[in-house]
Formats: sequence, C-alpha cells, structure tokens
Amino acid sequence: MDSAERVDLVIARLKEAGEVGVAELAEASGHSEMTIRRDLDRLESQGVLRRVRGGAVSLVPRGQEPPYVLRERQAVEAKQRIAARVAALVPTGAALALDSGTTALEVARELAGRPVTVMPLSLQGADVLARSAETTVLVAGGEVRPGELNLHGPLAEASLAAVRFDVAVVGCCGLSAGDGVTAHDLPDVAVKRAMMRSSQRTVAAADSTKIGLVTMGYVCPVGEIDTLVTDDGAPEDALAEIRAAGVDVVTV
Amino acid sequence: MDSAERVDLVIARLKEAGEVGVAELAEASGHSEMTIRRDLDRLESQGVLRRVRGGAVSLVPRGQEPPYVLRERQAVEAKQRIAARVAALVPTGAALALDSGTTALEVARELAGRPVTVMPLSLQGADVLARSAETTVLVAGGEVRPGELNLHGPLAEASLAAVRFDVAVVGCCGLSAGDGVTAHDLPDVAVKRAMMRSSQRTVAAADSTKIGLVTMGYVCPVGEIDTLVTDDGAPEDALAEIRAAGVDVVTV
DNA sequence: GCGAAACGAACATACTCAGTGTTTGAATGA
DNA sequence: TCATTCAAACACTGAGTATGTTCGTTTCGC
Repeated sequence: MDSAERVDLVIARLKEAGEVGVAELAEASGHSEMTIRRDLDRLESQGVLRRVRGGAVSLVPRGQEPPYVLRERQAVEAKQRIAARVAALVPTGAALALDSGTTALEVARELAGRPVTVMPLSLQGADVLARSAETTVLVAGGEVRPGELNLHGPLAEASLAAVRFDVAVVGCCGLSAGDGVTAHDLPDVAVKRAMMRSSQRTVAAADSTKIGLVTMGYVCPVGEIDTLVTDDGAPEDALAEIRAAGVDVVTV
Repeated sequence: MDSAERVDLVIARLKEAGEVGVAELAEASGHSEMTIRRDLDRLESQGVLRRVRGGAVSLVPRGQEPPYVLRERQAVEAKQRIAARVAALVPTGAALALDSGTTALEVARELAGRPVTVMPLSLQGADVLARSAETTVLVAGGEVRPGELNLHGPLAEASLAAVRFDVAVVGCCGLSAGDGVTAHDLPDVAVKRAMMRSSQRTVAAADSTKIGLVTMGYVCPVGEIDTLVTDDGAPEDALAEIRAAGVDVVTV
C-alpha cells in the first residue's frame, strides 16, 4: 500500500467514523506508526483533518465541498475523458472562459498547445496554459482563495465582463433538472454567472456523481446550459429530465 | 562544471561569436557531446538559441531584454539581498502592487507568509504568494506573455486602477538621473505607470547593473521614485545624482 | 505524582528520478 | 559516397524523498 492509498484509507475512515487512530491505521496499512503520523501531519497542513493525540478527527464539515487535495484524486479517469470531450467541442481559434476546479484543470491540459484564447479562473489553469506559446492566456484578475487557487471577487467579475467569449466551460458541484446548476459557495456563483453572461454558449463539465446533486449556491436553471458533458455513470432518467430542459447531453 | 555553468558558457560564447559548436563546448566543459546537445535542445525550447547542425546560433537580438531563463541566473545573490530589504520596507497589513521580473519574484518569496495584501503582476509571483494562508493575494488580470509569465494589457491596467495600494514595488531595466526610469517594452511601461498611479509610495528594486542604464520604454523621471533599493556595486556619483532628484537611495 | 502510551527528533536505509555517458544505427550534408 | 552529426536506447550515478528504527521527551489518565 503506497502513500496515495494510505491517504484514501484515512479519508474513508474519517468519512465513516469522523475519527481515526494512528495504531489502527498502521495495522491496516502495514506501515509503521511514524509513517502514519507523517501522513496525518501532511493532511493537517492541507486542512483536511485535525491531529489529536492518538489519531485525527475530520475537519471537512458535512455538505461542504471537500478540499482541493481530496477532490483531485476522485474520479480522475472520468474527469480526463470528460475533459477530452469538452476540449474537442472547442473550435480552433475560439475564445473561452474556463472555470476553476479539477475537471476544468484537465480541460486546460487538453487545450494547452492549441491555438485558442483562454481566460482561466484559476492559477493552476493559467500555469498549465501559459507554458505553451500557441495558446493565448488572458488571466482573470481577482482574489485567490488559498488552497484552492481559484479566482473570485469583483475583479474577477470585471475581467469576465470586459471580454466576450465563444464558449464558457463551467464546472459545477450539483446539477439537477429540478434545482438547476448549483455551486458550493456564493463567490463562485457570481463568477460562474459572469462567465455565462459573457459567453455565447455554455458547456458544463460534470462527472456523474454531480448529477442529481443540489448544493447551496444556486447558479441558474439547467436550461441555460447548452451542452453537458458527463461520464456514463449517471442515472438515465436524471439525464432524460435534463435533456427535456433543452440541454444537449453528451456522455463519454 | 555543472549544468548551470555549462549554460553560462554557452551564453558567453553566443554573446562573443553569435554561434557555438557542440564539439567545442564538449571540449571546454569536459562533458560528452550528448550532454551538450541536450543542453542546447533545452535552451532552444526556451527560445534562447536555434539549433543548427553541429552547434547553435544566437537568437537574442542586441539591445533586447534577454529571456527570463537567462535573467534569473544573473546577480542572484544581490537580488535576494535587495528583496529582503524591500520586504522590510513593507509594513504589516499593507497593500502593495508587485511588479513582474526576477527581483520582484524574490520579494514575493520574502513576503509569503506575512499578513499583507499583494497584487502580483506575474503568475510566478501569484503562485509563490498564494501558497501561504496569511497573505491575501489579489492577482491582476491581463494577458500572459509566454516564457515571461508576466501580466500586461488593458485588463492588467484595469485591475490596478480598481485598487489603491500603500506601496508599488517596481523592477526596472534601466534607471538614470538624466533619462529616468526605463523598461524594455511598451506594455510593461503602461503597467508600471498604472502601478505607480494607484500607489501612495513607489519603491524601485534594481541591482546595480541597472543603474545608469537606459532602455527603450520611458516610464517616468527618477524623481517619482520614493525609494530605490540597490546593491553596493553602483558607481557613487550616479547614486548621488539620483539622490539629488529627491530619491531615498538604500544600498545593501 | 506515576506510569504507560504517544510523540517527534535524529539517524540509517531503501527507493525514485533526473542528469549523464556510451553505444549504435539512422540522418545529414559536403 | 563518406565522414560527421544526430538521436534513440540503455546503463550508471548521485541527490532528494519516503520509510523504518531508536530513543529521549511529552502528554494524559489514574
């Protein structure tokens, strides 16, 4: 069991019980207690948990978005397939606004090197795209959320408002026919709205775990999405409802 | 002779003769030709030179700013000392605009972790600063120059205009009492002006090789600089002239 | 206050990966 | 055509990281 698997184990136990013990993890993973302690210390510095004597307790509150370091390890393969499909929807020479988040970062990796103009809403996205001379990167301003490295606030919205895009690629935390597109917090909602306002078309990229989910920040009714790209794990009836709202649903 | 020294050697020869040979470099550096080829390939991908059969020719035109990959290896120690002094001038809680460039990047490293609000004008600066939870990062929007990773254009200027700073930390390519503060290109000039316009005080950070130099883009007369931080390698008479213009000159 | 458990600093070991050199066959240009 | 240059493939090396072990210190329950 390697480092990544150990982290998965810690997360799983925290999700079940809300707390874990060092000895218990050492036993289960087959590693020394010292190594487990080092794992837990790292996760604490990433804000995932809080160390207590003998183990650790969960810090991720229910219903809130898990931290970036955890999300980036979830459904990686599905996200890459979705990202490839989204990138294929972007014509050469197009201008697009690219949301923050793990799925959007994969889209950035796919787009890097293609002759398009991109406004990424995250520093990681900007970094990936700026390495290529072919791609024009027009980074949005804004306040950087620590840990997440995404951009929000009035500066971000002003940057988006100053440009017109062919396509907005938005990630979302929840998407259901009844409750529309939702995000985890309000600053993100404002940014997503600004992206959509400045773009002719909106493409939503969401892995199937997001379908049917409803989170706190309401962005818009599903009907405002032009195209949804998701993986094939979503229940067919939920997708049918979304299609009925006029969305072009693509599964990969 | 390690990798960094070999690159220096390549640059030196290119500066003298405009071209270098693989065999010649292998001889001079004491390394195999294969290693030299790999060095040259890397430098080609960084835009420093163009490979030709048997060697390489220079791509950096006279009078233009050398690429970032070269500048970052020049006067490293002086830049770090200057950066530490500049950071010391920034009071806790202050808001500052931070220029792009290698010296400013060192300032960012010094500032990371301190409770200040920073608007960096480069992606690297943003990256360094955003890692710390203590520091508020308000990244400027704008177009990213490939290779350089700095931000310019109307979006950057608009971001700067939307905020008021206590201090602007500007790097410069040239600084002389007679010809004022100069930069290498016009988009940079506009950004530096916008930084200064939005800030109460301007601190210029420039290693001594920049003192007395004049480059193409005129930014402002030296008198508009409040404080200049430089290393002790600058000629005293040049510094005296700058002081006479009302600049508080600090040497480290 | 006492003792057991947990902790973390320090050192030793194992592993990974980037950088380098050598070989060899293909590509290039005089 | 032929010598030179190139680049792919493989082996070697050293730096840096991850892990385990030891041991003295800290913490908590009693």
